[in-house]
Amino acid sequence: MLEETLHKYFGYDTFRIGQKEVVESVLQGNDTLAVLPTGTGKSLCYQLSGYLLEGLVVIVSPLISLMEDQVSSLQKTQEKRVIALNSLLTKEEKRFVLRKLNQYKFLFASPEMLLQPEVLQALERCKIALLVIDEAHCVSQWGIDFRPEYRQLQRVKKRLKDPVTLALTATATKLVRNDIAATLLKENLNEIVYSVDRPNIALFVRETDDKFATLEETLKHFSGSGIIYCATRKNVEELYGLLKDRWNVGYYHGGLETNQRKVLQQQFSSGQLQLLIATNAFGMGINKPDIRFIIHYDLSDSLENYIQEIGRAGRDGRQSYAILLYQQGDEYVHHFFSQITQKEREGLERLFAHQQEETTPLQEKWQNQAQVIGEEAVLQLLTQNEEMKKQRLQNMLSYIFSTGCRRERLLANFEEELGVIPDQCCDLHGAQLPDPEIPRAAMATVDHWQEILLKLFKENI
DNA sequence: CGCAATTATGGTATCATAATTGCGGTGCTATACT
Repeated sequence: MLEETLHKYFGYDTFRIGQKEVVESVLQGNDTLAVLPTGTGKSLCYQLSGYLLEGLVVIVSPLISLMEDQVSSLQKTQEKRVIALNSLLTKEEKRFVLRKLNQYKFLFASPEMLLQPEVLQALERCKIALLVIDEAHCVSQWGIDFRPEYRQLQRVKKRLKDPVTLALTATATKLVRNDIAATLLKENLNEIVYSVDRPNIALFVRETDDKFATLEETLKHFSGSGIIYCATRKNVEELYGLLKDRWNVGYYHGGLETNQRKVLQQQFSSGQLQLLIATNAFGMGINKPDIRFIIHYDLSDSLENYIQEIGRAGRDGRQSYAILLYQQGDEYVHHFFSQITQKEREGLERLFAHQQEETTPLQEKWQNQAQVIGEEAVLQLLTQNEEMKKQRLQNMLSYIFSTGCRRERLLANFEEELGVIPDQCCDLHGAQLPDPEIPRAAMATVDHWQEILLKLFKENI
């Protein structure tokens, strides 16, 4: 039955892992939380469900670029009733879309957009088939101290008279799943959880007191595409300066212009750039199949983020590698980040106690939330969050210092046990990096991306 | 915490060193400006 619909709309004959289960759960009218491995076609779950339900499918998406990808992928299946409602639209376009909402089948929007009064009003007048939270770990990861609107989605859900809700993600710990459920899902939700393990990614940690030397040594082992993650923009640019003469490399972080980011992503995905040095700004929605290695020049702030970042390797199923370089003290930058939120929280406490007048933008958002759940509750949430962050960093460190199997430690973070130990499991299980490649021919004739950009800009002036 | 940039100090060197300060991740939206 479902297979027929699958064939009709998408041309496939069989479902991939988890898809059918999720669609069935949604069609039965259950709030559903699905943790499906990367690259298994999570979006098909809501697309297919949408076709079998009456009304509009509202998809909450964290990034404009992600919305654009999804819209164009739907358009490729000849679906025209699809729109991304975001700040790229003019006021007139936005008003038009809101007036004609009933003509659409799929609407993509950020939490910020959905919370706008005129958007809520328009949606209220509409039959909602399904509310989808894509990349649902953002509710927990970003919803507290970065994009609080993520938590206020519960207000959106209420205003829409509690439509069936589907939360989708590739990685979530038990704590995060519970948090998502408590924030946005009914009590009798259906949890569909598959393993987060990626057996074709071998895990390595290299402790060193000369990270750059270790990086160069590590890079010798690879000829395919790879990402190098750093914790700060400054480190990204410094490393770029050190590598740019000898590698075909670009860099990416949140300080770059949108256009630049698009060019870089495109160049990396198409293979024009072999290496990309980036902060955690890079990665969500990246579907390049043949990334062979992920090197962490700086550790991540949590195993949740770490597994997301290394999970971008080996989507084609071929052997790939995750190497983390650790130097004593690297974790302090993450302590610093948590201090920022701590100071923001302390400011908010003074504000509530009327000892302070001025507010930061973030504090304003928290104030809004306080009107919904109360001042006490907000402060409690923030304090809890600080504790959680500390614990997450500790878990990251315990992975680095683990003496048993790294995969086992990583999976334990997601309440999973290691079943079959892959051939190339981890450095503690005797895994080896591939043999060093024959030195590459000089890349002197290849322009660096900045030079290419510069030329483009000059041509346009 | 750690590093780099800026400012202060000493005592008279268009300078060397010390002390202080600033900065460090992830994105949405709206609005005014060229």
